[in-house]
Amino acid sequence: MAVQDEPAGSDFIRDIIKADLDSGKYTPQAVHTRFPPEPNGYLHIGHAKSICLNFNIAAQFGGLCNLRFDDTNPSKEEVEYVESIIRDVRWLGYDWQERMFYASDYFERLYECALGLIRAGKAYVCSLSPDEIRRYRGTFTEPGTNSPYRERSVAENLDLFERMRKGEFPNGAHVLRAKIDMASANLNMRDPVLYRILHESHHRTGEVWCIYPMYDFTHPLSDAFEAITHSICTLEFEDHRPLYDWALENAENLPTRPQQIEFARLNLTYTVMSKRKLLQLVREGHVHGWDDPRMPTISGLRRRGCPPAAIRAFCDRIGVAKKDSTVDVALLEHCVREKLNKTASRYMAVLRPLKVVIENYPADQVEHMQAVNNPEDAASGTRQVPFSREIYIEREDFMEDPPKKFFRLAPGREVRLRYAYFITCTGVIKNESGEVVELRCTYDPATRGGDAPDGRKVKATLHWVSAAHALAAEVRLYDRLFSVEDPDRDGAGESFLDRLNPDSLETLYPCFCEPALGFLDSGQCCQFERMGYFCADPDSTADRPVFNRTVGLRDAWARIQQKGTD
RNA sequence: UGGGGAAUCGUACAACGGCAGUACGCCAGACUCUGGAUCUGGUUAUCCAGGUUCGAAUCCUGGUUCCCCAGCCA
Repeated sequence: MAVQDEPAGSDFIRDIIKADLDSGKYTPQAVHTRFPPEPNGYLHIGHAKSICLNFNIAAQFGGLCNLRFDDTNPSKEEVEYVESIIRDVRWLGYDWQERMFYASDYFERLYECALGLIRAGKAYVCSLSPDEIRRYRGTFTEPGTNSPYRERSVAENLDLFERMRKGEFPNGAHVLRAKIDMASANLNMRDPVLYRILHESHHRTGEVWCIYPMYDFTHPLSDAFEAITHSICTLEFEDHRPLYDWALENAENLPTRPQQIEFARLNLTYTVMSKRKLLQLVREGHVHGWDDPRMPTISGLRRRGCPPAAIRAFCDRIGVAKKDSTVDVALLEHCVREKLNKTASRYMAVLRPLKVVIENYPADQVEHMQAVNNPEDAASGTRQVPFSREIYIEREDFMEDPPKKFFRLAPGREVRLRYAYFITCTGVIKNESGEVVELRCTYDPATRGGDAPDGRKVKATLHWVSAAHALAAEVRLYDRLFSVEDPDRDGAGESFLDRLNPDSLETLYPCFCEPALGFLDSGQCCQFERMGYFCADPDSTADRPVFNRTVGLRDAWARIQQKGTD
């Protein structure tokens, strides 16, 4: 495994594995898990929970974890998704060495197993229509009815199934079914379909097959083929476990007997997690693609600037249990800040510029101020930031008529420019509509570097950018995609789309950055001092860098303002 | 109203018959050249009703609520 963060905690799944080790059922190196995505969409943070669980468990016990594509439905699956999944799991920091498999690798073996079932009288070809199968299945409270084709002879079943494979029948003409119990209280056991006819090109096997095995048949056998010991999946498959076990018990010549264990999938506040809804957001253009930084997809989080280690830390902290739960997105944001605080270099960038002229500073003078790159990391060193007579500060850092708790610049008030000088506001220039368009200030030459020799204090420190040296950039301010905690909640005639946050993206241009910000690589994260964590977007060009806000800093002033509003 | 699951601070996860704890959030304070970070303190929980026990979140009985299942999806 490529990554090893904090020691993993304990949970009911690890408890089961420990018990299996203690009882001698397995040796530690035999512990074998797998992450089995269907390549029909992009991976999201919910998948990350499963990825971390499976890979970390294997690593913790000294075993292995496979990557396996569950690609048994060619009508929904595409190579684009396969490629994105490989990229995302790697990016998260995990390595499956040579153990990347596809369920489609097993089509021939699965077919042989099906033949074995037929020969043993445990499976039959059913020629009911899909609609008839549904009616014969019965309901929650009424048992099903045996298919009229249930007692076909082995010879006839073999003949029909072979001809299904050869392509002699159209879609839907026949299916292969397990012969279990049409009266079972578990609907999954009422002669479930094992194979269906699908005249469809598969992204890996092409036109070789026109019958495809169902999940319930494929999954347990694939697990067995790969000697998976603990097959971890989500709660909705709990009902399928008897069928999973049935397949393992009745298929011939299986090398091992994996165990299915179910856990609760991740839900996050202020977002949706279902593949269907994420696909809809992309297809209908509510976001700009699968990797839109507002999406909970791995690729979206990556573009947003969220470090993989933060996602891993998050998955570690949310725990694993069987209770349906919705984790507060604030925990994810905390993990992102925690990681970025330690690693992100600091820069100054003014998002909503307000010009300041320092009247007593020489017009042609430029000084280079030494700035600390990261106070949390002494090894990150320092850099020089140019300072001159005309600078930009943040518009929100000035108030003409400040309330009591506002510490920043105001007429007559002195504040510090970070790493530079103390300045005092001496004048306010407005346009004809009364808006403040420029400030006049004076500086105290004795405060160079940001400290007053006489020991006087200021209550605020502002970030700034020299106007003459400023780099104009586009900044994309991202916020939560939905305006309510639970966009999935069913409401009167409303869909989740009605709860999209109209302010989830605000684009700012021009923002003024210190020159060093022109040299960031695409994807690189940094902190804009006092504003938040940002990363360079791939849309950046040489003359117009683009930065995405990953997450803001904790903001005490915003909270004070909020309280004033309440 | 059949079957399968789950109920612990606001949220998530622990406690596995013996002081209900941790993290996030929130509140207050200290410190600070980022109203950041850091530090300190505080806040609030065992679904309900019985029972067993010296002792129950944990075991038993009965209820309640929530989630999943009637694809030739996974």
